[in-house]
Amino acid sequence: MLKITLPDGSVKEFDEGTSALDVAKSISHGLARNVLSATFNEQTVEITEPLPGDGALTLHTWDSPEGKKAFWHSSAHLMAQTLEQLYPGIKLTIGPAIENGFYYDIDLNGHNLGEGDFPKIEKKMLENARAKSAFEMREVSKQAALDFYQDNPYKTELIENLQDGEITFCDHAEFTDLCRGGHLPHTGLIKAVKIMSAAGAYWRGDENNPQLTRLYGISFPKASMLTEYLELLEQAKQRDHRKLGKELGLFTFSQKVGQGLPMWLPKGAELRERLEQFLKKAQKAAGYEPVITPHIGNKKLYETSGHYAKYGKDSFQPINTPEEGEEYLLKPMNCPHHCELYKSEPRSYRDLPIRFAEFGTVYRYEQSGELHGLTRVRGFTQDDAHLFCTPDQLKDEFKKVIDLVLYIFKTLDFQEYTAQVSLRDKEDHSKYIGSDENWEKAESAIKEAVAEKDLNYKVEYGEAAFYGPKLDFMVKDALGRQWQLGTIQVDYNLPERFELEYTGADNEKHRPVMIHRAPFGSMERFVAVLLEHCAGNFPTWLTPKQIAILPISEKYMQYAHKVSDLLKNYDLRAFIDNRAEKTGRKIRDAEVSKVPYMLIVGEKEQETNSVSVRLHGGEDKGSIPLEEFAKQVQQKIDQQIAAFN
RNA sequence: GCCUGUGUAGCUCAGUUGGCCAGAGCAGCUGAUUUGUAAUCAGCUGGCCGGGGGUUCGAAUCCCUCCACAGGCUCCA
Repeated sequence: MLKITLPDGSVKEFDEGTSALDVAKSISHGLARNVLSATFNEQTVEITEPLPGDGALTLHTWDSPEGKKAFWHSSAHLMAQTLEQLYPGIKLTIGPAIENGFYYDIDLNGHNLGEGDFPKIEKKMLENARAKSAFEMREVSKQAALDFYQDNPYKTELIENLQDGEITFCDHAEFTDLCRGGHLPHTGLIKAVKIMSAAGAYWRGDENNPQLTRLYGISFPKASMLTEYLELLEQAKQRDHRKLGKELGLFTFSQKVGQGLPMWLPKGAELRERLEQFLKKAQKAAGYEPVITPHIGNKKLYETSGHYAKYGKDSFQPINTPEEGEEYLLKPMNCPHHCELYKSEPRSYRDLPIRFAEFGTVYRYEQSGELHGLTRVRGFTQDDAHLFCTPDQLKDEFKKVIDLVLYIFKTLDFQEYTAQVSLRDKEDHSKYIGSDENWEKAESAIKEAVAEKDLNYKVEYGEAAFYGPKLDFMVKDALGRQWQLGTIQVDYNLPERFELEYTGADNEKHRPVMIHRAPFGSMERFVAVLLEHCAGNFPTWLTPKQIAILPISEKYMQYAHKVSDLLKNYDLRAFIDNRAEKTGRKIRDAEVSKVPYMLIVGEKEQETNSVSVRLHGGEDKGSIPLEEFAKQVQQKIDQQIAAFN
């Protein structure tokens, strides 16, 4: 007999040879129909195979990530089977389940594959699915596996790295694949498939390796789920910052100016300025001092910082002067300039911490394939600051920066965020500069600060900047997509390289520690993320046009001006729609341009010195006395943007 | 940079077995309308069909090449 412990803690007995699927059947028919995969003693098992002994069993359905994983993993097999049928001679490599679906990397061996081929692949996949072929695992010897894949160098490479005894194949129908396991019982559960895109991907992610074709797909147990998923994608497209940015007249690009160089239109510039003012105010309260430094710097500056050695060849190339031997770089970062500011006079421990803040525009030559709207550009403005402090002050300063970042997220309504502590690669230290000792000090300062701030965070090794570890903040937008925004980085290396010093209480010279930080990250990326987060409906304090005044007809224009003047006195941003259009039209246009408040003014309002208020989205607030309305909006704004302290 | 795809008016898009002067809606302009909670009517303007080269009697349509954009890979100070 087998003793099986279920997640609710109950223990049930089963005959030897019982599978996870049998267990599901014993619980309910519904569960048996819906179970997709199983975890046994924390290991993924095939749900149709006998359980190996006593233990804890968890059954997974579509509602759990494990269930989806098995579903998509199995779908990858199905796609591979289909591709082999359609394109004989192709070489399969790897095909994992991913967050939304699955992919398979294939060496097409001369075949060509584009979007036009997707429907026929989808059709054939569904045909294969309907055969309800069972997925069956079997163990193979290393030699047998190598023999099977003698024409496939990719699979052989994978097998070479495995031990005899741990190599398994998975069969379904006539198709066989090297596989670790975790499948659906049979292909028939896959009811809807969609090939999403074809893309190039290097074998093992290394650009020196051959480029394979990566086919992305997604599949579902119900056709309606696919429709829903495609609708969700459509929604995401609607709030794409590139689309909204154009519609709202915030920014633009010009081929003539150059790739990846965003230009801010008046409304966008106004928005950005407002964000900057907001942060400047908070930074002032937090003891930062604004500084301004030039857009270019002598190449030697970046040789000192180490950036030139690391990024020089892949950057915008140096600017030459009429004088021989002088070379300047467009600044790719602000820190070397700020280090020189620090050095402009002798510093005492009494001066520290020093916090230099600058909205500094920097230029980086990103690879052309990497450019994307405002989130990935070649010229952008960082809300940068560099904090110089004593080693003793480090942790405290770090915590204060965390507070500032969280204040910004809260004000801008990013409720869900996660923090990522990025540390050095555990084994390979060659890509980093600086001593092991300094790295360890910096890493533990971050870990402690984060622990004391009680942040929800994860640790990633190998994600650190080359000069120091960092804490990155990721936010989720309204559609659940993750974006990296703010960053806080500890740096012992630049102070070393720039020979920064302060005189301590002991009258000796000491080296300060630096913190680089940018809560928004870059103004460009932040505006992009904010746009997508709020679907273009900015909070009232931030939006370029807060109030649309819509006179019913020309007769009320004078009153409309009176309303406008009064709102101006309250520091509210209103405009009059003075076109000879019907009210319905004016409302529609204000709705489309996402103005939060619409004031309809006609005879009634003029007589009672009031306004008829309609909110963006359609809510009718009825008539409100003019001054009262202004006060209400002002109050609302004050709530939205509470002060930092 | 590499792979795959896309590029027609300010915007969204029709138009490709190669064939009259390349179309629509919206926006813009002009005029009429003076309007009460998501589009008033009419007229007009606007395009080297991404750039260059080629095939052809003839190219938005076929071929080559460059550029930009999109998705992905690689990268991200």
